[in-house]
Amino acid sequence: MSLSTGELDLEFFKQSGFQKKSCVSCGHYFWTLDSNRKTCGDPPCDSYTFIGNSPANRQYTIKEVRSLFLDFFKGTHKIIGPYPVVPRWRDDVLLVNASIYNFQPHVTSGRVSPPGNPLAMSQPSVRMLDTDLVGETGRHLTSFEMMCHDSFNYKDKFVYWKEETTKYCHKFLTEAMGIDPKLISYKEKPWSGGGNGGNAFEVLIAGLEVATLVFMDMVIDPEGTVEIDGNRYSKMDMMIVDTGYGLERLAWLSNGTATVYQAVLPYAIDHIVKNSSIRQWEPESLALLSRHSAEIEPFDRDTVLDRSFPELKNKGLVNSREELERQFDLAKAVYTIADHTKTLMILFSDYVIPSNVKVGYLARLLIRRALRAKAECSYTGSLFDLIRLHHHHLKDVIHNFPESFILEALSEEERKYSELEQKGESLILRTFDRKGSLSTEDLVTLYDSSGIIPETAARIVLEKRNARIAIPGDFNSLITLLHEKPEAAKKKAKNYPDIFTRPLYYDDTSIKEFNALVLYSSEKEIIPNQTAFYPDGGGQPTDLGYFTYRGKRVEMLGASRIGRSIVHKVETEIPEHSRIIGHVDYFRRHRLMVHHSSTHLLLGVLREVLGEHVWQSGVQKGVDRSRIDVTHFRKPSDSEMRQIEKKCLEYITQGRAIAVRNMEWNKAITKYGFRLFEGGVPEGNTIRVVEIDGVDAEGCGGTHLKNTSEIGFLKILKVETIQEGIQRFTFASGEAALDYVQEIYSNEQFIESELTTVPEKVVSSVSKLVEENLELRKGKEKHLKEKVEAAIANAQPLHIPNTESIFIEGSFGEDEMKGIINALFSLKKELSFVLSRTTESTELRIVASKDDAISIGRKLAARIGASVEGNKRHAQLSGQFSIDKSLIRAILDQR
RNA sequence: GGGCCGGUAGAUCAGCGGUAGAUCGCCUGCUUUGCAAGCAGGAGGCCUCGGGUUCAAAUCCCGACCGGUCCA
Repeated sequence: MSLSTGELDLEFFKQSGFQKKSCVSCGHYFWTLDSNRKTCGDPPCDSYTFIGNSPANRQYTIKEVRSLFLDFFKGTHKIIGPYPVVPRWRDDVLLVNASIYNFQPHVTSGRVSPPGNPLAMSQPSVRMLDTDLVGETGRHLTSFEMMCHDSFNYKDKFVYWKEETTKYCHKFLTEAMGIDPKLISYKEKPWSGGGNGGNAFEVLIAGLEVATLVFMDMVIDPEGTVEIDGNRYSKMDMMIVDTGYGLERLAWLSNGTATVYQAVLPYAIDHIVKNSSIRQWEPESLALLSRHSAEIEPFDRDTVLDRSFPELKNKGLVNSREELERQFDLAKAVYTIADHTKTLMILFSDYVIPSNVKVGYLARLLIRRALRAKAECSYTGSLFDLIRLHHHHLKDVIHNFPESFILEALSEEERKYSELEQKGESLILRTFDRKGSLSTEDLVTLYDSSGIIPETAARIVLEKRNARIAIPGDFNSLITLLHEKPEAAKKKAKNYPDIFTRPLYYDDTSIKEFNALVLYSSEKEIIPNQTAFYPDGGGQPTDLGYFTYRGKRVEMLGASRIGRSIVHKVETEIPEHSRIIGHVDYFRRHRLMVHHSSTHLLLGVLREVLGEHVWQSGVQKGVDRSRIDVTHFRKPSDSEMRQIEKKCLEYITQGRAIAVRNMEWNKAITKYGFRLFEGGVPEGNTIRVVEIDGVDAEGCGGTHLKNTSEIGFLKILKVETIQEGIQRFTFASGEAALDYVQEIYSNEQFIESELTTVPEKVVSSVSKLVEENLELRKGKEKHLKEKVEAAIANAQPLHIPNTESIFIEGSFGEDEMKGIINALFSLKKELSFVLSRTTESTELRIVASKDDAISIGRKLAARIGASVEGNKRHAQLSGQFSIDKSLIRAILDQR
């Protein structure tokens, strides 16, 4: 089944006089009011005709486009505020890439109701896929706002579908923006993404795609009958309208400027140009480049420049191809800084810490690219100035501006980057000097291992060594090739029946015993109708304990949640339909509860002491100790550590209430924000919120204490950086903390008695001991060296003809012998013998630089009855034998 | 999450199986002393840690830890 067989033949089109046509260039169907139109309107089938010729009723800034759109939908749709750009509610993507990401997968799967239906919003989005095209094509941005009006249709609740959606779109474009209806074409093009798919229109005006209208009614399914982009899909129960209007595209269209940058970032461009050494700034010449770049797919810089050059020269805008290239590079640098700092502002508002992994890496990439571009166009201001400027222009949609966090993140990154530059230069020169040039392989290694881009390597070699380095044209694909690898096969999960197990631990965390009925049993795994055993989840390990079944005790080895059921591993089989009694190991459970509540407390305190950028990134509770990983630049200082522990104690002694309540998803988010998801994302429409009064609130399915006073005491045992920008705190609380202190105390007592000292002097005694140890070791080394030198000095000549040979005799220890042999090797004597007689054994070593040690060794061994091993350069004879200088000489003389 | 590179004197690095090196910095003396410096001598190393191979490991192999970097 194909997707476009009349499914998009809308009544709206028929009534409004649209014609369905097939594009003469790409073959896709499209709808238009212009009877003369033959192409779909999408580049490269068409080119930009709006540059210098705006089709809109006036020029709009991005702020104006946003209010125009939201005001247009205000009466009919619920207006939703923007979501964070870092999607904490899902773990399959790093950044929000489109407005629909806000609702995947919880809303699109039907599990959670949408925050409004229908709804409209403008969602800041970040796309890093074509980062290197920013500033080149005139249309690429790393961040943009996607405006949408979405509806969610359920089996029992219909909102609106294709007809209304298209009508809304057409009305907005023609009435609100005043676009001539004849200029608009609707191109049929199926869409897929995030596991869903459906029919879609691309909305095109004057060569520019300004929106996509997606009618999502399919879900990915290997057995499905519909194919989109190589995957199979089948119909799903929900029908979702997902629209995406490019805010920046609409602003650009209405301004008709040469590039999107002039329409969207004029304030930033002005600022950069004013604060740099750029004298001449002629955006007009860029209009042509921009138009050509739309026609060339995929984009190729040289082709665009070649095609544009003759016309630009005729108009007197450039004199030479080289000048054009210089202008182009300069413009690119300016646009790059303007664009990247905007995206950084958005990322920083969500507390992204630049680092070497995940989303942090994307932030670092943007900072480094911006710093490079800054040097290229000699912009003298700071990145921070620009970031603040962006916020000033975007505060309607990006509310948070954590100034001190941004300053710290930037200064840290600038420091690291300049360090990299310095080290990079010396590494480049060392590599060059050693090899005499830099091969493609060297360039790849320099980039991959040290982050040095080939252009930098070439520049430095040219500057400092006056040599030219060739950069291969396919450098980027070489890097891509380096990282290609086959996908790992997914594990197949065991299938369990869909049985509901009622969790009793939520009703009352103090239940230690309960009755249950076994509903399923297989391979020492049972699913009961209800349980008080807490299963693995949210970093809290499973409860343990035992069941009694027919009066016998059966150990419970671990519980885990599978869908709606809780599967218990048991030591021996318990048949289905059995009545059992569960007994929870409450000692273990209580310690886990203490640690779980402590984790929430500590997280709240860390945020308070270190800053709002602290987010939980991982957690593992335990019986004796627990750990929590959080985002933070560096290891906290000693004084910060003390402050953290003190603050925890303060909240413990204050006896803060720990409340648990279930809240509807959207209400909970509105009240607490996305912080709720720090510990993971719940599956249903309700969120179980655990709140420590005035300290912390998290969505959490764990078992908790009722009051912080029950924690008693919390001690941090260790902090380590497990990854750049992520600190791991290991701590113990309650009884486990006491265990820890007691252990330290007994260790301390042991040390005192070993050192025969008193508590006040332990530290100084240890330092003294270490110092003494160092001196003893040095003395030993010196002594050994002297002995070796003495032995060598006492060497006697052997007087074997035609061979420079020596003989050393003594009683040498293992280390001494080793030293002597090494010395002989570096002296490069032709032939040396070392005879060592100790009370335990007799040993003869032969070291040869010219002769063959092992064959001499064999000859000697045969005569005196010793065992021999070794090689050409070194041989050793051992065993019970007697030999002396004259015997060696006598044997060797016979050669 | 995966790949690659690295960890040697206070700093930057060389050495890559045979008794630990250079440059800068530091200390002492001399010379010139306006400064920069010059000359002579000296101190400073658990060669990240733990296993293995070897007569012998900073060096080769395996593993940990730490740092850097690229990709998703």
